[in-house]
Amino acid sequence: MGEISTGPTTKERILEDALTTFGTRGYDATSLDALAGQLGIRKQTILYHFSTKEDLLTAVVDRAALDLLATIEQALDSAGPESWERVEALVRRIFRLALVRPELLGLMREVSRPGSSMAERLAAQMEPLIRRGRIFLQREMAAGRFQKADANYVMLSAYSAVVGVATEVEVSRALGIEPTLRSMVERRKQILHFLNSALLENTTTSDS
Amino acid sequence: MGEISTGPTTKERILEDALTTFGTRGYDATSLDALAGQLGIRKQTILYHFSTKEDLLTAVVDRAALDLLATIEQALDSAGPESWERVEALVRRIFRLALVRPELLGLMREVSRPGSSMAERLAAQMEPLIRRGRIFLQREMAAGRFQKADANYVMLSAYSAVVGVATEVEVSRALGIEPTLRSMVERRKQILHFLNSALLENTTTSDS
DNA sequence: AGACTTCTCTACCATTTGGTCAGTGGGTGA
DNA sequence: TCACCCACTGACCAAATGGTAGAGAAGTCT
Repeated sequence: MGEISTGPTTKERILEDALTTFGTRGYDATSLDALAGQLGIRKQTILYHFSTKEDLLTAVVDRAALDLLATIEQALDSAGPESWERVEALVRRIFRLALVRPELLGLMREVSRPGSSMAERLAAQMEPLIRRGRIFLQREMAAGRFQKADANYVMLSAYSAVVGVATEVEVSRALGIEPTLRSMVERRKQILHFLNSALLENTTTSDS
Repeated sequence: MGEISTGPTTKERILEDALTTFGTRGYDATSLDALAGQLGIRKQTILYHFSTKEDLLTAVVDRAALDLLATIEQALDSAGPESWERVEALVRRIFRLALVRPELLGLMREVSRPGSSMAERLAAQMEPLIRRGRIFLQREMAAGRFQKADANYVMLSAYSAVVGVATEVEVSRALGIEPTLRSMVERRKQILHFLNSALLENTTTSDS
């Protein structure tokens, strides 16, 4: 495999571009021809690397899952051991992701359409992370550092809130909130506040 | 127009079915042939009533907006004058909608993809409602009945939370939350709690 | 050099897609 | 009865779609 200083592989480029396009325009709305066009290659080259379009999608989903996991892992590694601090680091990191690669979160939404077969696959890949989050929350709750609640619901709320930010640009606009950096920061502040009060209600808050 | 006891018009049936299918499987994933097949008619009949597929989509969006407006209007009309009571009635009504016609909220999500031309149209139709909501919130805030905050952000959070419920079934499942009635009630309770604390923080709460 | 592998392309193909056209039949008003 | 309109359909069509087959270029190993 001579990939020394050759820049990104064609396969890599296809994957990257497909992720972006699937995540923004959607899977069904993206033809292989269009994809190839953007990349300056022929459709057959795509089909050489990924034998069907659905195959490409699964590869894209796998990659997205990997990226997401890596991002989160990174956030948690760089955060201190304090419970709330870890939650905050996670949210901040994902907001950064939403700013820098919104298509990744868009893909999550695209793929988690009810009944989608990709949803299952994605879920399977995220399972370790989910379990880790659940265990973390439950431990903190048991130790009295977080308020007692159903960890699954807490995570669902957080997910829905965060993905909504990246994903509901048009709704924001309709509500008079332009997708500027400032508004993103504001949203992040709100979500952190929400999580803070959901988790710490009757404890010392670390906010403002 | 003699529509006496003839049951729903063909046009009506097309609209209804298209709304459901677009809202669940998505616009691009739905062919006119498939749509016609479900209805037991020929594709040409659809194109007779709606001259292009995009035309059908706009009609569907218009109808969805109308239904949504009607639902909300109804909730507000049946609610008392007390501020929090009105918010609660609204949320409850939309949750019922999410249960009974999830495809309607699914369509919202489908259509509000960033850059979608339908997003604009939908926004325009929802504008009066949005303004009404904003004015309501601002008035209540000014009167000290609600905590002071940016009304737009409050509405965005509420929207994102509620639509997420109807829409993120697969994510819920991945988190171990099956889409049962009980789980929906639980989610509703949480969202109401969230809104309550966002709006009433330092006031008498009406919750439990 | 020659065989082999890897990658990309040109040339096709069957099917599906959104859409047109020219009807057909049934009802309605003059 | 005749003209007219409405709702609907069968027969097509051009373009686009996902996918196949095979060849050529370039490198690698022997």
